[in-house]
Order: sequence, then C-alpha cells, then structure tokens
Amino acid sequence: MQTDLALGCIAMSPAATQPRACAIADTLGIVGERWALLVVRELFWGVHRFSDIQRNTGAPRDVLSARLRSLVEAGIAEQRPYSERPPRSGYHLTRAGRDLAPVLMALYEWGDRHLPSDDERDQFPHGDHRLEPVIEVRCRECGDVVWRDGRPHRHA
Amino acid sequence: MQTDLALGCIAMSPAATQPRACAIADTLGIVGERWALLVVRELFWGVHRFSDIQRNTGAPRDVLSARLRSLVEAGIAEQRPYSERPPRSGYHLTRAGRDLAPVLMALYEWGDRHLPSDDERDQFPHGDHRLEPVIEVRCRECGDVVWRDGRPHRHA
DNA sequence: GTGTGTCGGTTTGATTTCCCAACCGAACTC
DNA sequence: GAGTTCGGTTGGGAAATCAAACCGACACAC
Repeated sequence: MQTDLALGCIAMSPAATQPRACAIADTLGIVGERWALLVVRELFWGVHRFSDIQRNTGAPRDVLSARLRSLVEAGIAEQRPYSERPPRSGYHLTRAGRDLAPVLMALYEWGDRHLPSDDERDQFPHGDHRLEPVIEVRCRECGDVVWRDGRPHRHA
Repeated sequence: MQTDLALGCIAMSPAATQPRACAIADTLGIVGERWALLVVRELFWGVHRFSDIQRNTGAPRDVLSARLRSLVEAGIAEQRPYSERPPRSGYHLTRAGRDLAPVLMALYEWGDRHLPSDDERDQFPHGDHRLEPVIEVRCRECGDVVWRDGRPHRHA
C-alpha cells in the first residue's frame, strides 16, 4: 500500500465492511468532542477552576460541565478540593492527562506554522523565551527517526 | 503561574474577558470537527477514494462530503483525478496536511498507551515491524528537551 | 438497448448535540 | 439581610449529525 509518508497501514482486511479499529479513533472517542482538548489545555496551563476554564475556553457552562465529567470518568482529570469553607474543588490532570502533552504540542506547532494570526496568541513559555516546539517521532523498536522538524524521514 | 509541566502560559491578561487566542484552538477550529482527523488518517494511510474513506471511518456520507470540502478549503487536502472515463477524482494530502503527522502520531501513541483494546487495531507499519512511536519535543530556540518518552523534562 | 452495478456524491427527515440565558444553593462579604 | 462569588443545573431554540433513500454519469453483461 502506497502512502504519502513511507508509512502505511498494516493488515486492513481486503473486504472490510467495518470502520477500522484504530488507536487514533479510540483516542478521539475520548478527547475528540468539542472543547475537550481546550479544557485539557487549560489544565496544562495551570487553570483549575470551573469559571476560569469557562472564560478561557469560551465553552458554554453546561457543555463544560459535561466535558469535565467525562474527562474525570476517562481518568484524564480528577477533582481536588482547594477550599473547605466554602467547599470548592478544582480540576487537575492525572498522569494520563499529562500524557496528552504531545497532542497539544503537535496541534500548537501546526497552528503556529500554518495558521498565522494577526493578534498575539497565548504561548507556551520556556525560560525567558517562548517555546517553539520541534517534534521528533522515532520508532521504539529500531530507533529510526520517522518524523523530524516538519519532514518525514524514511528508514533504510 | 504554576503548571503541571514546567510549562505555563505567557501573558494572559489579568482580567481576560475573552476566550484565549491560541494556536491550539485555531488548529482545532480547522481539524477539530468530528471525523476530520480520521479522514486525514485515511489519506495518510493511502486511501484516497470517497467510498473507501467512508467505509474505513464510518462517517455518514453527507458529513464526509462536507468534511472533505472544508479540508480542501483549508488547504489540507486536494482533489486529484485518477480516471478520465468515468471522470473520478480522489483526495490527497497537501504539504500542510502531511504536517499533521505529529498530531496523528501523538493521538495514536496516547491511545496505544492508555486505551488497551482486545481486538487487533490497525497500526503504522515500519519495515518488518509495527511502529511504536516515541515522541520527543524540543525547544527550537534553546534546544532543551521539553518532553521525551512519556515524561516532561524540565529545563535548567 | 436493457438490466445491474459502481462511484461520488445530494436530499430528506429524525435525532442528537450545542448553545445561551436564566436559575439555584451554599457560603462569604458588607 | 442584600449583594456577590462559585460551581454548577435547567429550560428551550438552533445547529450539527445521522441513516436511508435518491441521483446522474458511466461501465459491463447480455
């Protein structure tokens, strides 16, 4: 099977009648709904309170409520109290949620490269400068670099 | 601002009343709708025909039609004829579309790590084995590794 | 030239989701 | 006790999604 990337798909049954079983689809089933990844972005950026997340994302409050619930249910976020009186709790990423960092970085890098914007956008800081992420993908098995700096890399 | 990652957000105006301007949000505005990234996945995997994409993703035909249109409009995909008689054309990724590879890899890697599945899933092949992507994020400015192998890396 | 089938869609009508605005209870502030 | 903040929930209308049917252009068999 020819692909655009020196990458392809293993073993699609020839006469498939079902949609693919695929980790990408499964992941999007969890974080693919509208607002979900923006909520994760806020948690990454240290925003934990319902109202702040609502303001920074622009999500309607009821939708935000539902998204937070499903993120907690999926083990991506968890609720932690930050005040006893009045009883208040904020949302925090779990390990699984933090593991979404590369997804956010990849989305960020693509937008930064392909969607130039007039007005100043919020950015990942890094020390005294902004973070301009460079993403590299390797194969754990053989160590080959599959993608580097906006280009596919082919293996021998 | 404290974050979960030694990363944070630069310069959120203190009394923000608008949602953030952010490259992540802008990117999701283009490829964040349902089915869009699964369509890109198919194009990556060398599937170019409407009916095949429909079958492999499971998207309703009318939605697929709309998504393909907006992907073309966004410069992510383009239509190329593959037959004169009957006049047929398939969809292919542009350079901007291929640049979504890290997004797909990141989603794939997260699902692979956090959503174990009983039934066999379609995978990226790599030579004679499957590709198990290892994603590394560095800062172009200073070269520091920000993320490697499922862990955040802090700069000095 | 008359079925039958393929391909790349569009149309139709029902269902689901999204969105906005209003409301609510508990607590705290004046 | 009046007003405010916080973390939501509850309507009701608008928009997106969905499944199934339909369509036109062509191919192929007979």
